[in-house]
Amino acid sequence: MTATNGRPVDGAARPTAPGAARHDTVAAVVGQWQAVHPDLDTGPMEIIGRINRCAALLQQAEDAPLRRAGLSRPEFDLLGALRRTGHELTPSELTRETFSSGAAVTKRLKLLTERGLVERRGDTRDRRVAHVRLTDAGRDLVDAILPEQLAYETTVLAGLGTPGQGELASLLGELLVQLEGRLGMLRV
Amino acid sequence: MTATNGRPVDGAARPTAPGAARHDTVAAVVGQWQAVHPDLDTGPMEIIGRINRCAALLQQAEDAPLRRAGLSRPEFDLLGALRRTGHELTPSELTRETFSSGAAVTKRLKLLTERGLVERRGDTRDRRVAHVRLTDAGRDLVDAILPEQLAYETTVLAGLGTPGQGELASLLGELLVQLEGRLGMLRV
DNA sequence: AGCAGGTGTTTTACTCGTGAACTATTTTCG
DNA sequence: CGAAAATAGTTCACGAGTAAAACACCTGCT
Repeated sequence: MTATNGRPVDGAARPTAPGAARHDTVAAVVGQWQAVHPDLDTGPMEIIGRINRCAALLQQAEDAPLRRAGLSRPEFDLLGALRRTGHELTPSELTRETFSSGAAVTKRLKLLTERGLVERRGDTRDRRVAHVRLTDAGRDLVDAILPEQLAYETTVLAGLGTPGQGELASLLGELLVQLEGRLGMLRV
Repeated sequence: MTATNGRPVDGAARPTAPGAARHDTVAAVVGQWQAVHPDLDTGPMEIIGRINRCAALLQQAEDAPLRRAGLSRPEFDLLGALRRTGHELTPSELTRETFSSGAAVTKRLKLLTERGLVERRGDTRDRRVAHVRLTDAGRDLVDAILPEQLAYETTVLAGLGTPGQGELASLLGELLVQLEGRLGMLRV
């Protein structure tokens, strides 16, 4: 999380937007920063701080259905990648699909293999590469968890209303295109 | 990112368009899910998946200015909490401010104290509690890093345009209010 | 052929965060 | 008063992720 994280202790947090009647924790934090550094443009915090905070809260909440199945989120992401692509993937493809390091994928595969959720076979031509696929049990598990997760997510987002959800998805999509396009290039 | 990622972002609830102009990675993932499970409503993925992915990318990018100063993000969050509140905080207040565990705060305080960025003193009345404050060096460090971070964030968000940024901040604020309000109560 | 260099995957050594004890103090109240 | 419960903070053992080195294999060049 960014510096925009955290709950104000007692500060006189002034909402940044005039219409912001009830403020979330980020608004309060931004208010504190503004009081200390009135010269700084804290605009970006309102977006980035909120994204980080939402991600943290969602992660915690979303973990619940997964934990019932004894899976961590990264494990589920790995299984999900195999399920949604519909075919075998190599470990390196899995690192790309799940945005995690090779070492992490190796470890996860080891555990998931022991649990009988995935299987591996070696490539016949290139003996360096492995191919990983879901077992029937793995596939069933993913198919059982996914609807639960979506249902929960739906209830969490319900408060936004359908049009708000569409707008939000669209704006986040734009931002993501920017981030994915530029971020690699930008030497900060 | 979640395994559940979205629909095309057009705001319309329709399955992934083959010719969709610019995809972010989330749109692609959601498209794959829809192909496998056409019956599921993948709408929530488009929001939650993107939030998670944006958070991951931003975190990586934002770490850069911090690392130059030899700080991790959680360390900076701790210092930032002290800076923006403007007064001393106890370790337990810091756990609340930074949303991290007590053990983590203890460790961070130890390191930051050794580096001369924070100081502690015991409470005179209740000898269980400690009070932590920034040293001058700590204050200067925060004040030096914060503008860099905001500047970088501004450039990252520039692609959205000012009105888009306002909308996004506002929608995320609404979502955050929902999450912070309900999530604690919801036993998933 | 043979070897330099590239690629796919695993191993190693390490960092960091967490939950669950544990210590030390204060509060509650019979 | 004094024992039990509550609270603040730290310590411990562990799990999980990472970067970098190691390993195994392949490819291209001469």
